[in-house]
Amino acid sequence: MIPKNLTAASTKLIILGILRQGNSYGYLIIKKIKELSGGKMKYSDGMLYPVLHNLEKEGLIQSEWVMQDDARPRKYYAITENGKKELVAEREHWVHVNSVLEAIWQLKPTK
Amino acid sequence: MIPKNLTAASTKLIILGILRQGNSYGYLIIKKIKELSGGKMKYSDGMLYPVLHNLEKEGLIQSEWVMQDDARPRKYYAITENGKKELVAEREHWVHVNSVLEAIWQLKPTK
DNA sequence: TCGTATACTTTGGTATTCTATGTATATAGA
DNA sequence: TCTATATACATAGAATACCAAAGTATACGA
Repeated sequence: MIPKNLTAASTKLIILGILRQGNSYGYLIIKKIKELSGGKMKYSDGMLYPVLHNLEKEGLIQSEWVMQDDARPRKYYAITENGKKELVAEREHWVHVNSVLEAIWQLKPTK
Repeated sequence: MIPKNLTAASTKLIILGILRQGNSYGYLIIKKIKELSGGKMKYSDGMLYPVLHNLEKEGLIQSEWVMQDDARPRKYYAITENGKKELVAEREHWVHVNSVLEAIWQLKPTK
């Protein structure tokens, strides 16, 4: 299992990335992440929903209740323009840190 | 500047990675990270030293005071066998999360 | 009717983070 | 001589983030 701090650091990026592809709702996002990561990243609902609320408060995503005929309503989230910008910026940060790590891993151990 | 949570999530990996290359001490590690990241990642000393203490408590690194002729003593850190194993494991986690993000970024936005 | 899957919410204790502050020394430059 | 800057390490405690746990609600299959 992926450690918590790494999960936490990638949450925003993952949610915004998924919503960039199309609107979705909490429960489905959790399943999507589990699927994409081959089961190695698992978000509990108690972990994900507060993050969604927070992203909405920041104006990066927008929610809308959608009624279902045969089930309870779902709260669909959509990425906003600001959210898209934020995604680009955060992605750059991630890629940068990744390249620093790659550089370190290239270093030969001196012995 | 790289956000804090991302910095935090990569700290362990970065420190262990640098020490794998050869022994070093706090002050130099801070400078090394700044250099490797082109100035985008900056650790304050107050941020780094507690992490070093913590890694030592976990047995991933080992410290030794080294006297200097013309300056104050330095506390050199070396990576332990456990530290090397941990580095490999953590690296796998990072690479895995990175691949999940890459997969998400590949997705075409449906519109 | 019981278990499971779906679906969202919130509280509050715990853990983590990191700012601010302190200690100490050497050297360059004004 | 005084000051600033670089070197070098340490820690208290305030602030923040995290997330497990518990709660609410509905549908459906066994």
